[in-house]
Amino acid sequence: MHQPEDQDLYRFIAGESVMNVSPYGFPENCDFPAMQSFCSSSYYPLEVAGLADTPPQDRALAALKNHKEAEKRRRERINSHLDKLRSLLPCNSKTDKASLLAKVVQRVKELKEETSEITELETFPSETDEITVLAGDYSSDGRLIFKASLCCEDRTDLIPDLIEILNSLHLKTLRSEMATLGGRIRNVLVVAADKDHSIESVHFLQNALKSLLERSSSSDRSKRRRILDHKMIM
Amino acid sequence: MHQPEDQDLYRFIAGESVMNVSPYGFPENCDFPAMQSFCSSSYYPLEVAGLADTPPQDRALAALKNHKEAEKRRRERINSHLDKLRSLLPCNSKTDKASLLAKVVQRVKELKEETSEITELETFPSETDEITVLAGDYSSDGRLIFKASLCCEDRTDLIPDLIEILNSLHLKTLRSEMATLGGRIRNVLVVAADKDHSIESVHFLQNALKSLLERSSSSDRSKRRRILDHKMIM
DNA sequence: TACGACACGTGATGC
DNA sequence: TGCATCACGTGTCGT
Repeated sequence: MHQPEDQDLYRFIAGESVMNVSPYGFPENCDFPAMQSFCSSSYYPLEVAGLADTPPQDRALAALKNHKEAEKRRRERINSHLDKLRSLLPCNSKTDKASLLAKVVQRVKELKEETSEITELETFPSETDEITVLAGDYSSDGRLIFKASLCCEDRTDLIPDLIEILNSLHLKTLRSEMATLGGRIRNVLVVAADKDHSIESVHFLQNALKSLLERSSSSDRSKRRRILDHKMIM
Repeated sequence: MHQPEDQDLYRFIAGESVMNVSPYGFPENCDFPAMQSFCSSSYYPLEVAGLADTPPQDRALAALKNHKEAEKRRRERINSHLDKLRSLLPCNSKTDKASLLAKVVQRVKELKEETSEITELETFPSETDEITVLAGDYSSDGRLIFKASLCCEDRTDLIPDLIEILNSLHLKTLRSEMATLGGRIRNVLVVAADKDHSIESVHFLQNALKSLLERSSSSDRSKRRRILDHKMIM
């Protein structure tokens, strides 16, 4: 039932033990399965003589050790991610992997659904200043697509300012709708974020639009308005 | 190097092969490690005679088979969830487990951050009717906490109606703020959803508030108002 | 060859 | 006891 610890094997390889060794430098008929496998493999002992400094059994065993350790690291990597997820979701640390992943799937799916439900934005200009940034889905090439809506008093340099903001944030405008009414304007944009800065882009755009709107508000003729809404919707 | 397939072992157990069997009904010194383990274990062959109908070796091997199959099912369950996640996230089907989980962690973390950033709701009554339902975080006991904001013309039976809605949806009100100004009222609620109906509750509340607001709008003295905003924020 | 990712079967552990 | 979950070491495949 019991097999010798691999540790013992590694110690043996390291030269800490030289007992019971064969002329090839390791025990024949030993208890290590890996060793047995190797000894019965086709190229042993045929090539042993040619590799005195790195005997094939040592190399094979070193490879096995590497393999085992790499696999352990891989497991640890995966499990650490799972632990992170456990801490992010409503579940204790003893939730089993499958249930945890089920929760994760459900959560991600929910969020995907709900964000995609928020599709239509009012294009009609309202009486109050408004900024809405709606983070939506990822496109097939991994870029985050989101909608932005800006409603404020119209002014000549508003659109150029807006375009400058979009350019500086490396946002690609996929679609833009605009409506004006009684001196007020609403602009609805569908933009794609940079691949590596999806989420930051959302915040940056949010802030840029905010300051754009405040710039307009500070002009004398728009003192009467007040900012109703700053929202980041996800 | 090669070991006989376990399938062979199962076929043997099933009686498809009766060659090379010992008086105990199975081969001594066979090539099946499990069999070897069992044979060398302490309670064999002492108890063999007492269990003629279900020989311990059969039971042990059946258990082993069960175990193996259960483990396979477990793996499949986990992997199917991982596949679902692969289809939900921007990545191809060949993304390895660790990277996939890293993406998932990032995504869930992002969404958690951004939803929790939307914490403060304007309590000041606005001139326009508004409904906002903000799905937030999960509480430690797994209930979804969210904020709801309702702004409309005040009327005597508004609050009773609101309470009735909350009760019928089994929403527990954790906190409520209210402000009135010039006949208008804004009510901000922090509520906890039912554990099993988190997301549905959000939608139900959304709709209930909407109809509540429309009921108010249809009253003659509030004809002048219009509904500006119906938003579900996630 | 060597390394990385995966599925597999198994022993251990906890209910 | 049986059943479920886990970590582990290994064989194997692809690059």
